[in-house]
Amino acid sequence: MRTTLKQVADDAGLSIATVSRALRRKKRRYSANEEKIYAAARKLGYPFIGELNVSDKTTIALITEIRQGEFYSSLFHGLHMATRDSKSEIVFINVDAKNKDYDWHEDPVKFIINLSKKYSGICLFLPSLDKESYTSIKKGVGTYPIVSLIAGKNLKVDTVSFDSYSGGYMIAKHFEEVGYSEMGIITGPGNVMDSSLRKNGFVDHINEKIKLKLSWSFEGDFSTESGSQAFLDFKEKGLKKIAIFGCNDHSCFGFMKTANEHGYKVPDDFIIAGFDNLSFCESITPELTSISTDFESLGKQAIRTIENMVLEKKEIIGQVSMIPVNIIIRKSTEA
Amino acid sequence: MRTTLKQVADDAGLSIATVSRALRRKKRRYSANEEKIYAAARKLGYPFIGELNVSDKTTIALITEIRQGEFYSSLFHGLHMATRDSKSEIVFINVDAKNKDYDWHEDPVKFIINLSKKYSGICLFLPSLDKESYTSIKKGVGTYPIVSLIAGKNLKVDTVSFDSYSGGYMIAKHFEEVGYSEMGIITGPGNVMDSSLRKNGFVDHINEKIKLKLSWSFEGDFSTESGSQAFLDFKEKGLKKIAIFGCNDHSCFGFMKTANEHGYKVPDDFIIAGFDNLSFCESITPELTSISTDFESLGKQAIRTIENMVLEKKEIIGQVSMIPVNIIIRKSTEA
DNA sequence: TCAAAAAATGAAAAAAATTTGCAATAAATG
DNA sequence: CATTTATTGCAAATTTTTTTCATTTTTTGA
Repeated sequence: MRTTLKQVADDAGLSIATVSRALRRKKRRYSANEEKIYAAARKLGYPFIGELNVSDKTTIALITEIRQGEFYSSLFHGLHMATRDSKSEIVFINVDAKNKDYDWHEDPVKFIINLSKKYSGICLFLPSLDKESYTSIKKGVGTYPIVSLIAGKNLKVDTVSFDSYSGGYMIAKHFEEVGYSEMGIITGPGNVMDSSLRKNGFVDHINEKIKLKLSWSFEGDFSTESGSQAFLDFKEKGLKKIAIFGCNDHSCFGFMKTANEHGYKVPDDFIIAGFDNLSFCESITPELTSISTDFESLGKQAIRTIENMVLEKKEIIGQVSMIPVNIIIRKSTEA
Repeated sequence: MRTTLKQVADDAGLSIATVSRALRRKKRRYSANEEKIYAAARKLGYPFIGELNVSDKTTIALITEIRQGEFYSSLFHGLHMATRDSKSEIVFINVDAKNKDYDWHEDPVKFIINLSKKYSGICLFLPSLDKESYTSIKKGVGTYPIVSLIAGKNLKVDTVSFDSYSGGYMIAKHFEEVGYSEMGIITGPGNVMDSSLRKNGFVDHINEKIKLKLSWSFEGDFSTESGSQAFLDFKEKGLKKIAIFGCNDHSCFGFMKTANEHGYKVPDDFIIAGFDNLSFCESITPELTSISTDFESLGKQAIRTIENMVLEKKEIIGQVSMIPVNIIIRKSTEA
């Protein structure tokens, strides 16, 4: 079970004594035999000396699947920044949660549960992991500090996520304040909780006020292309002078670009607002009103939650923390 | 030096036997005492069992500083993708290279050298690490496989980077082919090698051809704001009908937006091309011609280089691999 | 509530792993 | 080519880990 010097020595074809000395030396020498020894030690998973970090910082693991897009950089950066004035440090670990035909060693549930040995707490951001897996992880891990950063994945795992519902709500309220009563929405993928929350917040505010009306809705998928398609639908329906909420910035970018190509003008023909406040919001003409999400706050709250769980050790099942979001009003929603 | 069960037992306030049993158990139980034991073990850096990954995959560490922006996601994603059909796997490690008043344990040079024990190879992407540190790392590490992903940081460390020079060259050539002879450039920060390469490629092609002329140059810093400032300078100089190369996409976005606000039209008043091929290039009107960089190719080449170094063990000082880039022609450079 | 069963724990013995002293061998140096 | 220096393996010495066994604590079920 445990990797010993003997195994390493056998693999390297040298004596135990030599291996012991090579591994215990402070300075590496990178000689042929030393390299052999290190290669064998790495292969067999021999625990390395010198690794010992006797810092009093607790280490939290952020477990994600690596994807493209500004979002992931923001998430990593936010969590990294959040550790600056906390007594925790963060480590990023990549997991392939989608790949279902894994062998034992690669089963993400077992893998994640096993990580609880090494780290003081775990942050999960795994959009493609199914609800059952979340339940299994929680079951396997008990009161161990674990937090999901995705809303609505599992009621049993504590969650820290952006208050997307309020974001949608704020957009509708803003539209009302600017003087619009007819509104439209480009939704995100139906199976993503966060997408539904954004939509519901928006729709609920409209329903609360008698004079507001949702006159157009298009089912998008968060992509720029679906934003373009949304515009074509919008044009076909002969709509004008309405306030449109794109459930993420990308769909707004697509919508605005295609609208522009068809000679539509903002704010003459419609006003529009997005969600995520990507850097490009300020580069597009007109600048896009959007909901800004503060990843450092998200990170701080996640870390705080984990630190509390470490201290208190009591099981508070399914606590949900909402990180407030802000509306950044720009020219795309000027009256 | 080495962490023992005795130390962990003392820290946890339990006997060695209990600690041994708790740590060696397959299933975690997350009981109060077990948690105490694991917390102590983590704190003291006791090597964990069950960690042993006897896979024949070699592990390569990508050492970066976490920053914001699409670039970092692309880098992580590219390297992750590159491992798919290789016999290596990649691990992301965060280092604060800028912070100069570190204590021994946090000295990035020593930290990185120490990582050579645990990993089979190291990829460095550390823009804020100075040249001397690169030299120290290389000196400390000898023939150990290490690769920098930043051009021109140090001649002694092998480098894999995008062929930025050719990228700049391709833009100038494209401008010529579209029929422009007067050209302009918004440069990036002067102290960044990659920025100079982009510029030199562009300028060199202009100088090679008698009828081409560089009639405007603006010192930017890769930011959107500097792009806006560039436009104001451009306008003040009364320039029109020239082909502009923004050394990165962001400066183009700023330039185009401000130009648009001042009533300038593309391609009537100028044509423009950028570098990086960010996803927003397709969202802006007109769509921005740009140089696309394939991060998966970069990753594959970096991994291949490291794998070769592992096998051959011979020191090829300062080998530089250039990853070809492509020009993606879009509407911003139509004749 | 209480007795029986099950689980957890520590001391010490046993087993296993690591380090070190020493001699032999190999490599480097002048 | 002799001398010095470094590397290596064997085996003894030391340290660490595991296991056995007795005791205590907790859980379970009547």
